[in-house]
Amino acid sequence: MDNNSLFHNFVVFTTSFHRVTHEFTKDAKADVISQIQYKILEYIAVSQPVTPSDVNDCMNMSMPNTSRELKKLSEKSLIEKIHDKDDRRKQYIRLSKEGQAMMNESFAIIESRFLERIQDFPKEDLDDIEHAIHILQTKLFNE
Amino acid sequence: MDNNSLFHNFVVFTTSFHRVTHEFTKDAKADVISQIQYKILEYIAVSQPVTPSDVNDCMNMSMPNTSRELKKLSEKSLIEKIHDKDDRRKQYIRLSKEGQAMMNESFAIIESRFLERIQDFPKEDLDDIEHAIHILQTKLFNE
DNA sequence: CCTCTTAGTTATGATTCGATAACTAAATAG
DNA sequence: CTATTTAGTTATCGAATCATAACTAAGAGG
Repeated sequence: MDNNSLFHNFVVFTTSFHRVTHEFTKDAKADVISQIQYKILEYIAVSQPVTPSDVNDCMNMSMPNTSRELKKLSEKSLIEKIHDKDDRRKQYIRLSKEGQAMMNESFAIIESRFLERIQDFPKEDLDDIEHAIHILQTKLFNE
Repeated sequence: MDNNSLFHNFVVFTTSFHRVTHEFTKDAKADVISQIQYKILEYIAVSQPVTPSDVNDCMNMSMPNTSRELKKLSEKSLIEKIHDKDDRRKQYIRLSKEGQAMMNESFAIIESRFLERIQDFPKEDLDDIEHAIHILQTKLFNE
């Protein structure tokens, strides 16, 4: 197989991946937040604590817009901002108790759909899948 | 490894996947279309011909909004609508020549970035990656 | 026929989001 | 001590998007 067909497979894979993860995450978001806000919370949940600049880079937004969205999340008491003691320009963001609870609910829905999908898989398929994820993670997606 | 840690790895994988594919697709979109319009064209490109209802389901939009976006794309001559002969309520959507050309350009940018990323990988890593994609595609993402 | 359902359209008002400019406050470098 | 850089905020405007209601037009069932 040459690199062009590898790319082609990657594109097909990408499409399937989006379709399936979309299936998993459909309606898992609480109604009180927007799609972007959910994405930000998801990122914070996985990577906390993060700085506004981190969110900014990762979400590919401009700082003013990041700041505004974080402010909205803060006003909804879903996140907490803590100023750095050493560099008082910086701040660290974490999920609040409510924010954590909300994301736990979302993750629980997603997890149950994921587990439902793999529930009848034989052990060796699960091992293959785990190994495949590990390979892509370390070889293609590492920094 | 139990299924819960498999799910956890899957979530981490999902995050990395989004980060990297975003890196690939960044600025690959032509300026004359919006982000959503690009997503719709991408979907049509991979799955054509599609119906407005297909787009609707896949993009998770409401029919009125789907209809409007498709109309915009049609006005920009990027897609073509063909009415079904048997059921004249239905219509099939394809990329027009211009639409196809535009998407080819985008895909070329994405492909070059993909190839750049894997260019120095040893052959056995590429084989591993290909195999991993194949495994996930057939075992986890099949219909 | 008449009714119901399906497929899609048009119109509209409310939000959300993105881009940009102008700003504060703190750290750092010369 | 001043100049510059870094981190983040506020304000504003236009464009994009969403949600809803009301609609047309065609097929399907009885």
